[in-house]
Amino acid sequence: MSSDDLRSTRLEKVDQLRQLGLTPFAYRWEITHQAAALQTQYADLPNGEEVAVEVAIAGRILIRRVFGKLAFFTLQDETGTIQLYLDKKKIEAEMAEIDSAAFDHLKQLTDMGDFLGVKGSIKRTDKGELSVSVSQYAILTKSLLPLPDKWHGITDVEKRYRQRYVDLIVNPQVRDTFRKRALITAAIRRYLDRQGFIEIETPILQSEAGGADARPFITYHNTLEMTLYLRIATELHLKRLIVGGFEKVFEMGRIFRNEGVSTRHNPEFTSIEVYQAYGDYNDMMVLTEGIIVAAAQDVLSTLQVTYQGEAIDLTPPWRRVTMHDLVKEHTGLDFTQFQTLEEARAAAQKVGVPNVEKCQSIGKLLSETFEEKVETTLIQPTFVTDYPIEVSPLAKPHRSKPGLVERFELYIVGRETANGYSELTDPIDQRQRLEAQAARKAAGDLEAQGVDEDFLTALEYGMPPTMGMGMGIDRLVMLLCDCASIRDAIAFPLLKPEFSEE
RNA sequence: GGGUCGCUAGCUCAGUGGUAGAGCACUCGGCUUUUAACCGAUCGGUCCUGGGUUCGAAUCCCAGGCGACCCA
Repeated sequence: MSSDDLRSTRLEKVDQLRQLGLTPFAYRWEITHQAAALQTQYADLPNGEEVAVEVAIAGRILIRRVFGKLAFFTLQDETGTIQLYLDKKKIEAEMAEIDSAAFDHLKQLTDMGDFLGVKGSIKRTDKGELSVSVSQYAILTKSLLPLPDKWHGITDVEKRYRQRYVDLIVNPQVRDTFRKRALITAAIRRYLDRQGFIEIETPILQSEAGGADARPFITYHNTLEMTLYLRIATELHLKRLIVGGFEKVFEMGRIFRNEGVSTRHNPEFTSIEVYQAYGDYNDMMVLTEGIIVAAAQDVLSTLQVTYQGEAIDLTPPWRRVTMHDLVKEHTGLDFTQFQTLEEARAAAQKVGVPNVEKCQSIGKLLSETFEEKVETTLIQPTFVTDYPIEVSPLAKPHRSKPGLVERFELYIVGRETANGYSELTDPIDQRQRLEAQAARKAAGDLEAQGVDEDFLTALEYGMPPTMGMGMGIDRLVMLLCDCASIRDAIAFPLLKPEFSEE
């Protein structure tokens, strides 16, 4: 039968329900229990035994097994599933005043996908399935569209992402991922709250995007007649709050970057940025460990994680190693020895780094070599430290290593998961670095941003020594929920419309 | 941006040039202990879109759309 036919069959049932004086779209159902709790509570009930309690539950019909005068439905609520034991005799006796043909109507007018409210006792069937032995039921919502195949479910990833609601109905592990995601963000907020941090929301609409190297989304305010950008980072505003006297602030929220999509990139994603006065990047590495450990413990109750078959040990402290040492370890190249850019280029090219001529500084070459040769090998959590100043315009110069900044990036399973530094607090140095970025922008670099004058003004009022860190929440969720693609960690990932206009 | 693969019934899939198929779902009939219930019968198609080759295209060719994976 075609999809339209299936739908009209169900619409006819809606009419029939109305003619019977029943509502196909009910208002409420008093619930006393949920499926998972009942399964736990009566785990030891022997086969064939019934308990004379009255429970009321509600949920969606996932599977119907209907016999002549007996039926078994599998009902799913938020917590799980439980079987309904539907006995014609019992139901017709209990519902005589409401609907004398209640059992026949159950058979004829309910479908997979409908929401049902039931009252009844608890019984484990002879075959061992815990069930609600139903005395009364009501159709709470008539579903008009058929659910996917009860055995295969929905597997087409495109359909799963486009119709996530169907995916959630039939694939329990998907619901589990988003439940865990909520636990992760709650655990992080709780951890920071206990440390005395406060969360402050900063603007998403900005007249000047900043705080990262990325192309922003552009939008427009009609009555102000101005172009606005969606934020690409929360950094510059959170630092203004440190200037203003807050000592521990963070924001977890959506960031927008106008870039391609991949298994690791969605144009909108969730980041957390954390800033604390009077600490440096060494302190921030400890805090970063604490945040991730808190999330892992809360959601998994262990620090031993398996990601795509790979065993990851999140037990701190994590390895800390400089970018120079890592590059030396993996390529034999000691970038501290290079005197000229040409020398460094030749050496990098020799070990197989592509596009060396595009790198305009030794520092850039170092980070390019790192990305090319080292990054994907960092499976266990590793803090890579002491980055070249050229690629870190907002970080404080290293207190003892010229040309470097006090910065770390955290790598897990070969992916950048967090990025932190001793924040640059010298407004004069900061202006020079932002102006260098602005020059790149003027030269046509679409990912470079202009100078945020107000941010510099704030710095001139004085920002205390500060440590800062940003982390991709989606990537953390991927790690802790074993998602192969970022789209499995985002409920509604960005997709093109199925049919393009033309 | 490049490469590879995919798109056929509501869902899961088969069909590689000759009448578009199966299972599940749906509809009808039977059935009081099922677990993808079972048995019988029916119903169900923009084969992603457009063009081309051919007597004939789901199938071959070209272009496009959407998606997945890999690479940049």
